[in-house]
Amino acid sequence: MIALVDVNSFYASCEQVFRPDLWGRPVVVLSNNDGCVIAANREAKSLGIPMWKPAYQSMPLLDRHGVAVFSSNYPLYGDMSRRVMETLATMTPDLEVYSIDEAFLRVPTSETDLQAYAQRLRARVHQWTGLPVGVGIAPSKALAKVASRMAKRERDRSRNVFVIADEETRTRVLSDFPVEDLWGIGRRIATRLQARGVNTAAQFTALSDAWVRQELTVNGLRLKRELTGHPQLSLEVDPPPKKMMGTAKSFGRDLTEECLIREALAYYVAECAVKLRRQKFLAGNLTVYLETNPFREDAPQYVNQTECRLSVPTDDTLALTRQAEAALSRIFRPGYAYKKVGVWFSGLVRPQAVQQDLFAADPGPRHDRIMAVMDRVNLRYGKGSLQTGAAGFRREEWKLRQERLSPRYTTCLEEVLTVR
DNA sequence: TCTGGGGTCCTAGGACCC
DNA sequence: TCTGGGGTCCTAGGACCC
Repeated sequence: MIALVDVNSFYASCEQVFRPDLWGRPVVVLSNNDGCVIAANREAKSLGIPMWKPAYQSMPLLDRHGVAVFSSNYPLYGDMSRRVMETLATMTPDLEVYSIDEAFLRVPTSETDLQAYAQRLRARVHQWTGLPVGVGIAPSKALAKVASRMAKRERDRSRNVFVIADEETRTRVLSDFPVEDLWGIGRRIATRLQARGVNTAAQFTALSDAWVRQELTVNGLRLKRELTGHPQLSLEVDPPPKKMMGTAKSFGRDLTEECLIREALAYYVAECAVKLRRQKFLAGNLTVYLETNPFREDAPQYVNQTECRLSVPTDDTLALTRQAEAALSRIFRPGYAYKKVGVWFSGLVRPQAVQQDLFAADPGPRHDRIMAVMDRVNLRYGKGSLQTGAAGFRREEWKLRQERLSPRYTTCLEEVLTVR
């Protein structure tokens, strides 16, 4: 049996852990740039605050009900996530970390009382991290996802557990489960299914294999089999190596000046190159992406991206910045108000596997030691303490808005909670 | 004024191989 | 007039996930 454990309203719950004054009160968390409401705890949801809607539209409602509003604090959420996963690892032989707030795990065969096991999971995570989790248990991953949805419906907060272990439960649950809530069924496919009169998971599993394969590709077929209790997806205990990584962020305001966009890009390249070095990859390709604000109907729109192949894979911020700047000048067009720039590294390889370029006359100097020093300084004195000149000194002009940021309680010594 | 960021997988179609 | 069969690799675009 597979269990899916997920943290209830993860971001909002992280904010509450260190703020007892907010326990039982409505809390929401905003997306980057304080743009949209992206997480709300149960108290906030019951006020009818919409997710993924611009925050400014909900502000009157938030103010009226005294909702606590936070900017996203990813260092905090990332660290809390790690604690949850480490706790779960103590209770299962096989753990797949599926997302920042979810994990699939194999229920040990010695566990005969699944309800009791799930309750022990919840209790341990809560005791060790302060976070509330829900647990869904079923024979396949897709059914565990369904079960975890059912767990959320439990009125009694102290339960939040649902087990699909027998055929009767499986068919009963699926007959009442909205097809658009299935794992792998997004908005587009849901619309197509509903147009054919398929509204529940049970109706979906009754479709013919041929039709599902034709219309929804192999993914649809896999989902169908998973839902009928035939596991198709194994637990990914050792995650396959990453294929790409990137950094792309909206600016605090729309930018028309190429020089500022160039600085932001250099800053993102440096951030992403840190990720590259930390995870011990070299990048073989680099893509730069540029776009205007798609929500501005009064302004002309422009979106473009360009990829370049590096002659030799690298993790050198200086080399990557140079390539990224060249790529940007290929796609930058004056006269637009830009909202976002981003960089993606792909063709990731391990340093041992690098093939040298036979024809490159001069691969350029190696900056391994400079990079190591930069990383050490920034770790010790904070991100951005030491940066390249390309990243500029006008960050105020384009940096994210984060007006309601909570302290980094668990990852920054200056911001650790003080108890008297 | 204000609308997220970081990923993966699949398919179709073109270029190219023998 | 008539124009194969079996493949690989790459890219762009679409769909999905949290």
